[in-house]
Amino acid sequence: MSERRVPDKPSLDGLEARWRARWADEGTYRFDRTRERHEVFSIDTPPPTVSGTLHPGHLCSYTQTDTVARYQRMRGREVFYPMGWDDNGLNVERRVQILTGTRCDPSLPYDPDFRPPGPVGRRERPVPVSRPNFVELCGQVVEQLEQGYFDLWSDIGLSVDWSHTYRTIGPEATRASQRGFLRLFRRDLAYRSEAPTLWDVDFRTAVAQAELQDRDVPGAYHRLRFEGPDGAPIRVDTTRPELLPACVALVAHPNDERYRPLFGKAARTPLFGVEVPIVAHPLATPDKGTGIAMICTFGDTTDVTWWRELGLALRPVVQRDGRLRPLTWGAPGWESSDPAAAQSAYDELAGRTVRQAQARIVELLAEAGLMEGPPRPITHPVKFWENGTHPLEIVTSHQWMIRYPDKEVLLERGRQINWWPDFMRVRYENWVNGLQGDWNVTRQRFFGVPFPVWYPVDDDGRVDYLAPIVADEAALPVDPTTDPAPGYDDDQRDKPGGFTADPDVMDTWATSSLSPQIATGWVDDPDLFDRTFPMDLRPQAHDIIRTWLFYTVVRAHYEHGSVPWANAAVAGFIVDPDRKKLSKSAANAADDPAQLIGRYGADAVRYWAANGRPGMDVVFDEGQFRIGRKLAIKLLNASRFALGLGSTTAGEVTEPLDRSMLSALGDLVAEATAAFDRFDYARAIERTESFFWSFCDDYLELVKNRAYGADGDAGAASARTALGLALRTLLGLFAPFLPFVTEEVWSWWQEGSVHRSAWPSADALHQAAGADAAAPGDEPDPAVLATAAAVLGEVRRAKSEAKRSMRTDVSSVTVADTADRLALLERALDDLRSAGRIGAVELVPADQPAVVVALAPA
RNA sequence: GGGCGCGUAGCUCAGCUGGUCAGAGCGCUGCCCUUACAAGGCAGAUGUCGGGGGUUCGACUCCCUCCGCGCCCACCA
Repeated sequence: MSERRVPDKPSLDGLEARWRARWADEGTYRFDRTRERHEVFSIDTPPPTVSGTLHPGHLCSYTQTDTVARYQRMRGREVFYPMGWDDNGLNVERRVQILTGTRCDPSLPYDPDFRPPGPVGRRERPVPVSRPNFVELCGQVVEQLEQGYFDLWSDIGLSVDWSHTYRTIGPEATRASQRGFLRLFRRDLAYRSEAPTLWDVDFRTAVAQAELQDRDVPGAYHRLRFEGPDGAPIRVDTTRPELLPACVALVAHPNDERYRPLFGKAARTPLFGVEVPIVAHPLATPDKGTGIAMICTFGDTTDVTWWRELGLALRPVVQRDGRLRPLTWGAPGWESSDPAAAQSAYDELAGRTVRQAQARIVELLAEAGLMEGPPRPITHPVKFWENGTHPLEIVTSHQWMIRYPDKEVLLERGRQINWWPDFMRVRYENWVNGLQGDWNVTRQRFFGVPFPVWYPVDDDGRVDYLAPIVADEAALPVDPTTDPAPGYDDDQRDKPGGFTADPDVMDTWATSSLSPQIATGWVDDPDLFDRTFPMDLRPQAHDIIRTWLFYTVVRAHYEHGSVPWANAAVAGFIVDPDRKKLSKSAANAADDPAQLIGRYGADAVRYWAANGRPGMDVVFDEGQFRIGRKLAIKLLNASRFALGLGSTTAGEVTEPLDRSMLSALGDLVAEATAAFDRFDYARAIERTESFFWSFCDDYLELVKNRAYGADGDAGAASARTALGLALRTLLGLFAPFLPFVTEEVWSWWQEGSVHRSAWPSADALHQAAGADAAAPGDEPDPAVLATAAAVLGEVRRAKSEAKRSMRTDVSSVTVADTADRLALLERALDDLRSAGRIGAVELVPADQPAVVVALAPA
């Protein structure tokens, strides 16, 4: 309570390091796991993808969540605020390839002495290494990357409990993922499927519907001439002539008069002489191309639909590396009217990539006179994997699938969650309504959670992929490539009569969809789980509603028959001033988060983040950092001043001006509290900031002389108590946003941490303002301060317009206003006169308000 | 093509369930060494609230429609 602890020259410098260390030492944010579920507020923190580059977008969304965490903590909830690292999956694998200059080749044996060559450029060839070596490298790289995040999160002041961290590739996550998988498998909710699958030929892996992305790319229509049933040509436009050998039918709309006579008959493909049926299907669009399309296995997802619904033949030609496979024409399924000609044409294509094959087949068709006119260039949307560089192909393969619940069930779960802002729910519902097929959770990769599954090998060495052997739940985690299948010895691996491991890993979402279960100890810490699950809050960005959010809802529904959390707070993107999403590639040195914090201070950066409205995009604006820094400095100076006046929180507030200020402050607390309860941190800081500046400009000016004792002890005591209560309240209101500077000021005169102090109470402030005991007509009224401030503003304006110093004496002020407002002003008249250096104030009842200021002669 | 969001001072944005809502900050201009703060403080100017209809005594705020921007989704012939 001693003023001696208030520094003469308060500064923001070094606050981050000092308080970061103190909070760690004192365990300020440690989760007390003895608390019951209803006392806990648990947060399903987004585990950042450690492969990504740090950029200011990270600071923004995590800070927004942190303000909510800090608010809940001050409200008395025990906040469970863990942090995960998403180090599982293809992004990390790719990053590791680049950083270490290696490539996984599972056929190689483990080399304990392997040293990676280091970063490689685009054109250099990475060194092939064994799967265990590669996974080891992934672990090392991930650890370095995580350190960077830890430092950044600490610098920006996230109130995370660092004793609760997890990795999506770690043993807990692996156990949870494998257990979740086994339980779904036993309920027949996870199943093995052989089906057409979206396939990335670069990464040679399947991808799920949710990770598709349309991109506009150049292409061309090629008009091919098929031979119709009567010998007349049928012209078919296609952008993928290289798939002609995979053609299994021609299709037109059932109502298309041009083609109606042909339905049920057959056509013959050019070049390959394959007889294909002419079929009708409503998905065919009469005004696209010539109105009749060739169906190939498979050129796009529509082909898959047609193929399935029309029961067509299967003639796949694209293999998993994106090249056309070798074929023997004339063999069953590949009958041709001229097998030799088909073979010689096809031999020109086999082994080539689809791109190369397209160029060649166009030449062949042109030479044979089977193409009409030159290719007509167009730009069209093509499906890509969102991380991929080549268009997706569709191949038939074995995959693990998870069934979705009924759409109605999923929609109902969506309604059980509070969405902030509410319209984000629509995105979820749109996605649910557009779901197609089940969830493919299989990735043909190396660095990920393996399926706890093996397959029997029969005596002839054939693998029975439809009779999986699953692990015992008690044995998890398992790696089927190193652990033998239950009931087998490891020397039976890959032998006739033995077993073989499932070679694939789970989709990264199959793990992160269990983030609530992983973070709360579902498998490893049932006691913690009971105290924290279902969680209270999932904060995340809107672009992954269809993935992370949606999948998490699915998993919690299956595992626990509940929603995973009560609230979903969906954030926008960080965009640069041109409205483009702030991307890693566009980042420059000025955007380096650590440098930004160094330059402006963590509180300033947090100020910028907290001003981003929930769900709205946030513009990256260094101007906002400056304002935030200014606010933090103002808080230091105003606090020092208020404490220098003798602020205290014990005493009675009697003066009308002081009661008015406390009453307004009580209203502010009520408003900020309500805003935070709607997860609207932005409104809370906006209102608080606005109050604070007028508190400094007006109230402090009006009250300072009285606080010094100019008006006697009683007036001074009232002022000092009001100042103390206000300062403590404002520190509390700002604490979630500016944790460093508020903690610094708190430490000058209060015990403990502001971040463990009680959130300000509106009722207590109104009570201190004397709302309860007030005589009629003497109720505390915010308008007293407002009116006095308005007149003080007029006085300042008069001085400013006269180009005089603010210290200039004022001979007299005449205030004309309504009787009501004059009565308000009268209650603060002494303070007003003192602050404005006013000799006499005359109050004149009038209909038209006016203030006349007579300055003393210069 | 469908859905959602957004269009308010030069810039970034507040304006909740219609009646001091035409605002804040930045920027701009002017003034002031004022003993909390000169990398400050005080004050000032600026807008047909995207366009057009409609409901109403009254609309930035509700309805319709159009325009522009962004994001998500959609069957790539």
